[in-house]
Amino acid sequence: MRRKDDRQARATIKDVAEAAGVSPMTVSNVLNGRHQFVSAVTRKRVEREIERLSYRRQASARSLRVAEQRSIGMVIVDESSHFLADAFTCQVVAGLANVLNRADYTLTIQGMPGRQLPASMIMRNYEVGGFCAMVSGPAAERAEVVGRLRALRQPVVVFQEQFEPSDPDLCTVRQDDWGGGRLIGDHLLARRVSELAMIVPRQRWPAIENRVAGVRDSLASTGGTARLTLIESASESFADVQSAIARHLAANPPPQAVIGGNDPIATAAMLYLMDHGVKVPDDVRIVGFNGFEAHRYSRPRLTTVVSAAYALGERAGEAMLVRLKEGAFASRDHVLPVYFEPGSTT
Amino acid sequence: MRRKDDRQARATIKDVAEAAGVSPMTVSNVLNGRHQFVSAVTRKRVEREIERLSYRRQASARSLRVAEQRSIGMVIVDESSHFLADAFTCQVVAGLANVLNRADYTLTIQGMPGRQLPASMIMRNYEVGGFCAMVSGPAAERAEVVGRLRALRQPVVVFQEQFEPSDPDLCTVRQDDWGGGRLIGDHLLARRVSELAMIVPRQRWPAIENRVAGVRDSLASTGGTARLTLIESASESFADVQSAIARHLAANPPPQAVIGGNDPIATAAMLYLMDHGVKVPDDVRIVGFNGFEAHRYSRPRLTTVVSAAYALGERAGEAMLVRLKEGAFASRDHVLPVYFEPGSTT
DNA sequence: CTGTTAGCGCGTTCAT
DNA sequence: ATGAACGCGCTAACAG
Repeated sequence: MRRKDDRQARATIKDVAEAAGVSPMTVSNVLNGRHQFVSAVTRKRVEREIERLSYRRQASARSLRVAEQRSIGMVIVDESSHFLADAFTCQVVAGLANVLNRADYTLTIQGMPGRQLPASMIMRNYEVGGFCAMVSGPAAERAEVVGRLRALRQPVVVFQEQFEPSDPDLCTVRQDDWGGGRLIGDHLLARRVSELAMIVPRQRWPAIENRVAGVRDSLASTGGTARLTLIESASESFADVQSAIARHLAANPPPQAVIGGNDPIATAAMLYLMDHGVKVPDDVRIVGFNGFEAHRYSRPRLTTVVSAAYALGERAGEAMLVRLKEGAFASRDHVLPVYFEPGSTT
Repeated sequence: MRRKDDRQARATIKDVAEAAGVSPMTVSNVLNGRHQFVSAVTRKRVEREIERLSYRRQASARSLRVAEQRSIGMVIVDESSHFLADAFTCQVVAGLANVLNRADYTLTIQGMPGRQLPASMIMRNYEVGGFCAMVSGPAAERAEVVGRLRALRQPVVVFQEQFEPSDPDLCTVRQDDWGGGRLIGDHLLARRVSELAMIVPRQRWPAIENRVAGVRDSLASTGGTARLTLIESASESFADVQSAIARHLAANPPPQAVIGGNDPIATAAMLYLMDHGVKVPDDVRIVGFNGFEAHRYSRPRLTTVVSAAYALGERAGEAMLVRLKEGAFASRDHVLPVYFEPGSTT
């Protein structure tokens, strides 16, 4: 049995205590910074032994004793196994992980299709203190995932969603997509654009809906001579977006501006147009959404709205830490600003 | 104290046992699939109570009892707080997480600058069964990080590195960068290119070195009329790459082909050339390395070598699981193939 | 097939 | 300022 060997190799509090000639309790006090209860000399002695024996605290034993899980679960629901393919999600995870780690919490990450959630270890076992979730898919499925997590009676923070604020232990963190839409509308109106088209995936996200609403409200607020047409794409994939815009152009006159529901959509549309002899931005102006470092590397450089994805992750982590410490979320809906970034496509 | 409430809400094995009128041990047997020891009827009864009471096993208690950590730590050492900004790393993490989750292991992720490693919870606490690491920075610092992890006397899998195989509990997983270099060399030679330049970051990675060596070997194997010049860039950033190539072109005749140490480098170089009236691929051919979905979105489409990053993560997970089960790594160095993907820049 | 006993490593409580 | 006893939830070993 391997455990025997491990025990030899791995020192426990008791081992440290014996080596330092004190009781285990004293070691525990040193470890937990209760300096009031330990004289400076014994403390030094204990610390030296901790160092010498390479003592590391066994997290599971402590967790069991104090009945507290010092880890947060990040659930990414995605049909694709490459659940971290999206740059937005990656930024969120990084921000979340950093905030949690700073508070001596750990981030346990798990990606899966929605139907696998009930079978996942993270749900079947009680091993994290709360959940953060980034969920894709149709609205009904997304709601079901959130419901399942909440059924665990643990705090849940969901990204890029909006709910009726009936559940006190459910918190949402999202960016100001509506405001981003307004910024885009205002920018295009200032350039005298009156015929706009926006390409959106058939399967609408709340974020996309808000972006559309923002553009609409911008146009409406200026008297309403400008018009926005929605172009539905079967999915966000390169091919689907290209065929969607091809279909649209076959039946309609070209718009003066095309807004992508996000950057990849905008880029796919732009490439289609350019490949068909349309000049950008002279003939058609293009705007994206959710930009990252990536557009530095494309020509022409896409005008876009930059997401504070990393900050979203940070905010979620802070909200969760407050919930865990205070017993309740301080705020149950967080909305972070976005920034307009002009490129050379408008 | 909150624990009291939690206890009411969260059922333990004992609660389930009492509700089902059996002993805790029987419940444990049901939970662990020891069906031989439990009759079908009591099993059904127990399962019903588990369901009814929404019982979830307390991972820390089990972990303590069986002296086994069912989690693997993924350490990403990066100076930037956006440690998941790199698409390659994200793919690796996704593959790793999926393999581990399938085996009922959890992935604990933590990104940090190298100097923070010793202070991190994941190191100070004993809470994961092993480590996977993706480390950036100068060679000496990378080696130090790996050394620190290994000093914990736990199994370590490192990505994209190569070591002398002296340590039996250290395993490397990397892609065939040398082979990728060869593919690039062969491709360019077939197009009669004889003056090549390769842009590499000053701070060399083993992966980059191998790519260079592969190109060199390809050129050498054909008689050696073709020449490869290295261009050193201060970093991989857009700006540094652009100034590196500008400096080079000021003092040398333009090469017939430029190979980027990776895709962003190649793209930055390509954009510089195109912005200065150079035709790609007519005047200069361009090749990248480590391509992902992203190049679908750039024009002209970059010729590149596609990395099996997701597969690297999977392989690392499999290696770690074998190590944990069998007590030793089956193989201590894994090399995965790469694929040549022709674009329109060659 | 099922129950009993004991103890994993840690921290709290109470005693000294 | 330090120590002893106890128990967190779970399962290995053994008894029945």
